[in-house]
Amino acid sequence: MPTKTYHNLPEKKRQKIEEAAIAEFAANPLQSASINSIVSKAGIAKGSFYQYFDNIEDLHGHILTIVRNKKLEVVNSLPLDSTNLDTFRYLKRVLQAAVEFQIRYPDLASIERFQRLSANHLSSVDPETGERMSGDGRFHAFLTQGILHDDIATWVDVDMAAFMLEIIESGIAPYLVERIGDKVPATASGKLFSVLDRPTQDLFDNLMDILEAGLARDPQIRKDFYSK
Amino acid sequence: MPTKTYHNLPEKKRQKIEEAAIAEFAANPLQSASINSIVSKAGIAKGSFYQYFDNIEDLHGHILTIVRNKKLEVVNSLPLDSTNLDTFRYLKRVLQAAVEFQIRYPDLASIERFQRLSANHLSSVDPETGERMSGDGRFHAFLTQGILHDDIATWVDVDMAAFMLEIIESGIAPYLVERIGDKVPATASGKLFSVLDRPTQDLFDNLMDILEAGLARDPQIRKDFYSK
DNA sequence: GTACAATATGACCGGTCGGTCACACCATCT
DNA sequence: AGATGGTGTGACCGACCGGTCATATTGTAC
Repeated sequence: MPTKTYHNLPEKKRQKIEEAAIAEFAANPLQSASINSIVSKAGIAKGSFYQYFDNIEDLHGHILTIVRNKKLEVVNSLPLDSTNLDTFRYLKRVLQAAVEFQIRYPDLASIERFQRLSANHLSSVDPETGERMSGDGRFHAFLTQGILHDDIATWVDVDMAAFMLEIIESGIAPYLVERIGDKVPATASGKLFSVLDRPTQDLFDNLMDILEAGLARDPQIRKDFYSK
Repeated sequence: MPTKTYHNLPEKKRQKIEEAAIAEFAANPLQSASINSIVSKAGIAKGSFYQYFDNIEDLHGHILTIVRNKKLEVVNSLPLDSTNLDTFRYLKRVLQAAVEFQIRYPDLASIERFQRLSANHLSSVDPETGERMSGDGRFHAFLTQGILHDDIATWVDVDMAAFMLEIIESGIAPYLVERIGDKVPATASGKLFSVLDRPTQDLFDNLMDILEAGLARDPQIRKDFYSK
């Protein structure tokens, strides 16, 4: 954890340090990130660094909380078309957030990806329930709920499917953004969700259809297509 | 490329060097791998290293070809139950190979994963056909063929689905192996494909079912389950 | 044996690394 | 004015890095 001294710093200075750290951690995994590079980018003395942080892991942990908060912010900034989302609309929302995050904060997304790679505890067993839990458990809960609501096929292995969704979530965002190309929406730093153009939306829907067809108890996809 | 001197080395010595390099590259991405560590592990002098390789990238490239060859070897060692595999049996074979590779050569699998992460050209446009191509194009060809054979739904975006299969292939193997736990089959270094036990096979089939349901034009999965 | 080329070696070089520390600076007190 | 304590600083340390090179060792031909 950063020291009290760090939290007392004027906002401007703190931001400059965090910007430098984010740039460094986005370009290099923690293992090969350099303190010297960060302090020179941030315009502070090396000694100051050690007044703010124990070491580079300490700073990295601090940056990770920023990443998580920003991601949460993006998720919550998405428009809610209904207070009670059905299962697959909720999944779409989560994946949309991943794409949006990749567009708005590519550096933070890169840091997140490095972190996911180095964290090699792929899944763990919950000490309370004795249940397997992949990653942060979001998708696990999503699938369990989906089965209860008769939206997800009962034969689906929840933990494996959750793991699959997780790696799709983290892997597909950079791909979609690359395919969108330089047609990044001009919303800039606006608070609103980026308005993706038609072809991008179609591509995204295509992914959703594959996932829904694969997981749903009663997928609507092919019916729609074959009746057309 | 390694020098002629390196290829003239006695097999024993070359193997020891490659073992040391594989251990280093499996534990560290190329960026933070250390020549000093490798030479001391291999028991050779630093000067000798530079008689064999231009630099660490040279050695890393050499190890990568070993990785590719070993993987190919694993793919070809899988039993062929029919000379003409249908679409989804072929996909299963590819994913089985990834699991088998992870079990037999975990270090090589780790090197492969590092490489995939650092290669950030997610997809490229084929200069000849003008077509998008993800990764090595295996899955791209697989899906195209599948559509021609009426096995894959026509509305599936081939390139995106190929990319999805690729990240699933590279991500799911460590997960499945971890879930298998320490029940690694005792086939040791035998040439035969590891005989996975029933629960593992079931888990694997579950994944295949999700993928088939998601991609197939006329998925059989739910019919089977609902008729039971 | 001698001569010559190929190969093996590790001390050494300039740099960068993470981390330390004596000292300078400065606001707030008496 | 002087004293105190929080904050900023960069020269400096030992360790390690990739890479070089003069020298030693070995293999081969005569």
